[in-house]
Amino acid sequence: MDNKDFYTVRGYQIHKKNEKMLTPSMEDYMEMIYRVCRKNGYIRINVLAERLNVQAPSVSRVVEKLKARKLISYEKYGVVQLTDKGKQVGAFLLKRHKAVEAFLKFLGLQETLMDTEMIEHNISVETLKKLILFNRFIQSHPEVLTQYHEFLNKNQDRL
Amino acid sequence: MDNKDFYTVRGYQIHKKNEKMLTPSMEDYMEMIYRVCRKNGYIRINVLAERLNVQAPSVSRVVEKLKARKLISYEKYGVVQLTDKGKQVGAFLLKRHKAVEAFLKFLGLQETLMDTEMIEHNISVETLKKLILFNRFIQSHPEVLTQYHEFLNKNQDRL
DNA sequence: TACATATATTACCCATAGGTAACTTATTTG
DNA sequence: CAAATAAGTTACCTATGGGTAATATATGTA
Repeated sequence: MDNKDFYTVRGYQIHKKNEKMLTPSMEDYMEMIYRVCRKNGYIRINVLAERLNVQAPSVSRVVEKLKARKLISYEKYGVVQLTDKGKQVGAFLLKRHKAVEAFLKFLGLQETLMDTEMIEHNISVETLKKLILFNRFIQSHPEVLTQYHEFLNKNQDRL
Repeated sequence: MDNKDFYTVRGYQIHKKNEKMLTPSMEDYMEMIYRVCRKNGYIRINVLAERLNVQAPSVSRVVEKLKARKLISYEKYGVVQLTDKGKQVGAFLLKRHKAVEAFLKFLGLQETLMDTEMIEHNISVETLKKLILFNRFIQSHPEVLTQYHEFLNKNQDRL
């Protein structure tokens, strides 16, 4: 085992800094902005705060950061709208969310949101690709789904 | 969609605070302490720093926290040893690590360490149980493994 | 149109998690 | 045994990410 490869969470995050423009927290805000803007075209600070269960000052600060990264357009006291770049990033985040969620549903989780939201920030692009492929595999091999669920039923309490 | 369920990463972490004694960072330190103590019975601050690629002051502080939680025994300038409770926690963390890693290997990832280390802190106990069961399912159904890898080979570049 | 209310921003705070520099203690070496 | 070296601790720093309180701005209402 190559000891040099181990880091703390923060160490790994720093390692990936070059490929990641956004922190997990910013991703959460971006994903929610995308979800709402797809429908309404814009979102306000108080609505974003409500949706993510944070206070308005927290949103205000993050919105400034996302603006600095050219993912949204925003003026003080105004509404938040996505730039083209922001739409791409948001679409990616939602796609990733759905891939993780689909997998957790396959696994047999009743409640998937919290785990999805926690896991999604922590998978590499490589892992995401494989997860998407795996989801497709399960869709095109429903007998595997059946076998796994039968296995689950037989082994639920053997842990 | 029930909007009240969305939080930021920090929000979810606060939600799980009652069931989680350790932060992701502390888990990293505990897992490494466990890995080394299984072999040597003890570890020193400088070795732990080296293994996790952090500086000694960072280790010194975390070690005090883990001692406060009765997971290790430690006196200043001395060696770190696991308590019985610490051994249980360490064993759990390593088991969890291996379950996540086995799954990522199944998925087809060449390099699994970074993703494993990032994902492991973010899955619930429920998800871990299902992952362990899934790993067992794959072990007892090698034909599923084969089918999936054939699927991978055919679809690798269709993403 | 003035006042009330809602929304948003700013200043300051705390917690976590890393760093460096300076210092203390333990160990090694000549 | 004294000096050198290594290991470890402490003080102070930065960054991120949330909060509250106070303040500013926008909107609604009578």
